[in-house]
Amino acid sequence: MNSAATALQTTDEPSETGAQQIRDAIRDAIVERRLSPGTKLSESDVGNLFNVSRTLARAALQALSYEGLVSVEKNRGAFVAYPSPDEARQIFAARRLIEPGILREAAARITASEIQHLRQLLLEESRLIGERGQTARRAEIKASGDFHLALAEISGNAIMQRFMEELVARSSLVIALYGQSTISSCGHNEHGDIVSAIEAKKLDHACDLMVHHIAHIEADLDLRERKGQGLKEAFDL
Amino acid sequence: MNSAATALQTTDEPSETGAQQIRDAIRDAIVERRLSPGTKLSESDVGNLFNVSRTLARAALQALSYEGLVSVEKNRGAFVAYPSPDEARQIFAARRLIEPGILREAAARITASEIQHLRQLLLEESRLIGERGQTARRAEIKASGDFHLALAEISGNAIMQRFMEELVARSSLVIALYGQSTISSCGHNEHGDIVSAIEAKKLDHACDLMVHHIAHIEADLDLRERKGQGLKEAFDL
DNA sequence: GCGCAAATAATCGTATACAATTTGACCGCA
DNA sequence: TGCGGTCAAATTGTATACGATTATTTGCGC
Repeated sequence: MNSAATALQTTDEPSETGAQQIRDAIRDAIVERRLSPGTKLSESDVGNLFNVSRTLARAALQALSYEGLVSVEKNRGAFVAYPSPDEARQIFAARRLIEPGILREAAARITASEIQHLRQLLLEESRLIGERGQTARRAEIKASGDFHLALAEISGNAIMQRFMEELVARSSLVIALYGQSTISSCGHNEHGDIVSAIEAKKLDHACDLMVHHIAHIEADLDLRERKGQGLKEAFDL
Repeated sequence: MNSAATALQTTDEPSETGAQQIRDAIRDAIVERRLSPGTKLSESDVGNLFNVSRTLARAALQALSYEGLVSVEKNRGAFVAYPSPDEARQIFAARRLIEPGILREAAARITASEIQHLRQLLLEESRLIGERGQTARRAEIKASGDFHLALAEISGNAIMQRFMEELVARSSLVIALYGQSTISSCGHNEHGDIVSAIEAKKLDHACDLMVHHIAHIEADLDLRERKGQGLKEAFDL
């Protein structure tokens, strides 16, 4: 009960409708890379899968399209988003632009117990890195993003928090598509360094670390057009 | 044909579905303050108004709720959002956090013709300020936001552009609720100063101007809880 | 055997229908 | 008159149905 149950919506109502649950379930599947970019998400299939009508399935897919996680093409259907290299660059540019500001806000109002919570997240993260298996990999992916989301939550700005949720989720898609090294979180413990800098009240340094951290993630990408449709390249190599 | 038709979606498909048109129409009505915060938007009414079924009306309202412009309460309906003072503060905090970064990005890649375009927007804006009448007021409200949106568009980051669209739209709601002086755009020509600073390549100064500009808008607000429900205060004063 | 057109199947876009929930009113009673 | 309960009207939540569009396959002529 650590997947969707943990998604404690900060300001939303507990459960607006069934479509929300479906949306969250699909989102988690996308973020944890159980659904690959480009996968078709037919309304009927989704509906059958969750034992609801097409109406709700459609609503969930629409919601995900607003978050940029699925792309709906008119009269053709919904697909797990397949971010272009340019979109990928924009996502990381947005993170470089936003996250330092969030970090400053968060550092200004962070409490001791919140720092404790952050450190606990880091511990969990490194534990997962040491483990083997697909489920550990997926949990690690989520944990890596959760650090950034926790920072956004601490900042106290629900709007920025939502923006970050979108950016982190889309980053996961980008890394799934263009990531080179097996794991995104670079070997070095960059998250931990950021927390230490925050704790030491070295804000400028913490921001620097954050910007570099994001740059490192992006540097691990191979941003070349290689869509699934281009099956020529599948043989040209 | 200057209202919804002008909403040239930068990256979206030209017309995914009819729900999009309804969404845009309602959004424009909200942003231009033809719809007051708290107004009930019944699915049937919206559907009848646009001569479509409840299905499309509902989809449009859902979309607007994702943008924070309407709030849907379970089993109760949709209402034009009524941002709380705290939400208002978060909106402006987000703008202070985001807009300097957008400005820097935009300034780095701005072209001469784009500067020209910005100046034209400013001209239009001041023309509207001089005019009388409700329609001029509404156009002025939109024009004031369009400057910030134009900057976001120039920045070349579609994601940040979308974030800004949401923030500007929600700002309009906040100003409608809590604004004191009749018009939001302070008497001084702050937008023009920003353009000048960009043109002069004085980036730091431009960012300062932008932050102060946002602060000025926020300073014009009277952020006090005065919800329709809180009728106690209606007598306590 | 191959390419192209027409029929077929699958899927989406929208409308309508029914069930569930809320809201407000009406009515009886203290 | 004021209060509580029951019922009806309105509105939303969800499902189903039908028309439109796109993809696929079949069949024919070459």
